[in-house]
Amino acid sequence: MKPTASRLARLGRAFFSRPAPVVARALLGQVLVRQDGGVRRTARIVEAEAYHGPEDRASHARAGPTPRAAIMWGPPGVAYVYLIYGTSFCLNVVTGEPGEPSAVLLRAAEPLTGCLHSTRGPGNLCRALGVTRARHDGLDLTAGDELWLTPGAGPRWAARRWRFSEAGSPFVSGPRRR
DNA sequence: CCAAGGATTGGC
DNA sequence: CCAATCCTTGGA
Repeated sequence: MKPTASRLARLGRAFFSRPAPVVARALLGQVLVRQDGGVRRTARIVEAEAYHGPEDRASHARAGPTPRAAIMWGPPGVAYVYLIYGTSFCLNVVTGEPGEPSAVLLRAAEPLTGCLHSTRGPGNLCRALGVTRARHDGLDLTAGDELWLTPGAGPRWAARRWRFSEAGSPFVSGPRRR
């Protein structure tokens, strides 16, 4: 086998089977890879937010395993993609043990290669990498050749509640700074 | 069936 | 500040 990038290590089941806040922080600096036909689009995660358990009032899991959110109760490492406000997709990775509803929302990234758009904000990140609900919801990110995560350089991080971000990154979402 | 509202974004 | 735009949910 040729040592192409697609053969490099990718984050596996064990990485995602931890509590969502732990995974959210650990995802900072990791590289999201979207193989789009012959084109590879990559971005380094600088902001991620945990949605942890049925008691998390901000989580889609708060209403129980509805048709849309039931995937959060499933195995870790699976993508949960949904449309918000009719305009933007949000990409999450399911975390924790099966039966525990939790996931991490990828909120912002540093564009590396092939990005089509700004990667600042969850909807923009999906647009930049060509991530859609129709194509990616339910995909196992620990297998397959379309969407996965590879190890990257860990950053200094900052936290606000269950939202983690790279300290000082200009790609983090929220009110624009300079 | 229908009404309400959302893990956002960008324009005014 | 606020509308876009459509899917999901919950109640009649």
